[in-house]
Amino acid sequence: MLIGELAAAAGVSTATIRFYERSGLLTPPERTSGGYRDYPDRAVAELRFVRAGQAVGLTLTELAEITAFRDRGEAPCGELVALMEHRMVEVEHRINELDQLRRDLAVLLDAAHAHNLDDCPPATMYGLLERREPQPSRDAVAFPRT
Amino acid sequence: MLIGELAAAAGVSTATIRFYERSGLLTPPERTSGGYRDYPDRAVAELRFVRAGQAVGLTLTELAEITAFRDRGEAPCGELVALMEHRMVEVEHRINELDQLRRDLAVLLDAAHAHNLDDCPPATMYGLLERREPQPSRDAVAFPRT
DNA sequence: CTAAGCCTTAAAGTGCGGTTCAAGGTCAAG
DNA sequence: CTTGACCTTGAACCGCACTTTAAGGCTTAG
Repeated sequence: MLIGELAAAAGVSTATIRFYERSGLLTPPERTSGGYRDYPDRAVAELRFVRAGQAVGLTLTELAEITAFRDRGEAPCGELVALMEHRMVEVEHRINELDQLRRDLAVLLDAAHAHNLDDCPPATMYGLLERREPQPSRDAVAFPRT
Repeated sequence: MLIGELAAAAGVSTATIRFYERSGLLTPPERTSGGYRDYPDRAVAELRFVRAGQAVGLTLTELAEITAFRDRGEAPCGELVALMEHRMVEVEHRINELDQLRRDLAVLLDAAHAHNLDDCPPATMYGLLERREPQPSRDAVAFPRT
């Protein structure tokens, strides 16, 4: 199987496949006499595994560790499950953060709609974003949007 | 007020303040005879507004539009509220996505714990991430983690 | 006068997950 | 034997929100 066929079979670009190979996520395939990558059928499953891992929010670094285990003939199911459990905790944490944010925004928007939005000096505008109840962790230095 | 004092007052680095100024988020202050930035007291509120906007997930580009309005003497409260409402929709959407992911992970982990994790050929491992019920939007090309 | 501790700038680097580009090689059809 | 569709590589670029680095100027205390 050539790279374009693998790409079509897994629904990714050929550039992504080469990038994954460089990143240690896919085992480098044999080459044809002309130097083309020649993939075995199992490469499709290998690639789909990476995409499935990404879809649940595992990082490429984490997935590379798993595939490195696999390529050394070890049995990384335990490691994979550990990553999934860790991700589960992260997701729950993030849902709670976003839910708090949703509530905060609801309060702010409610208050905002009580204002005359056409009379809007800076101090009034700044007030539209002021959250009285401090957000749970005071020193959360990053503001992830997604 | 010098930049270091403003930074301390708002809890950001001086590099961040210069970056915000370059990005159009803060009005460029007067300079002292020696070329130092000399901030008026209202710069603290201005900077805190930007951080508050970030904390609810507005982008710097969005906040720059607001401050550009303000610096032209217009009344951007309506625009700010529109951004907040838009952000609210995004947050709700993201919460739903993450909640679906949480449920999917729960199912996968449940199934995984029924396996013997020490007997783990690749095909078995790949199965640990297979989600039968397809994720809502088939062509969601990005995998945001946060 | 000098040393410390502020401040200045432009430019480059970071992390993540890729995409895009430039310059070229291979292969099958016509 | 040329055309066009594929493939190769390395390097640069993207967005986002900064941080870091390098090289130097200002200010004040001793």
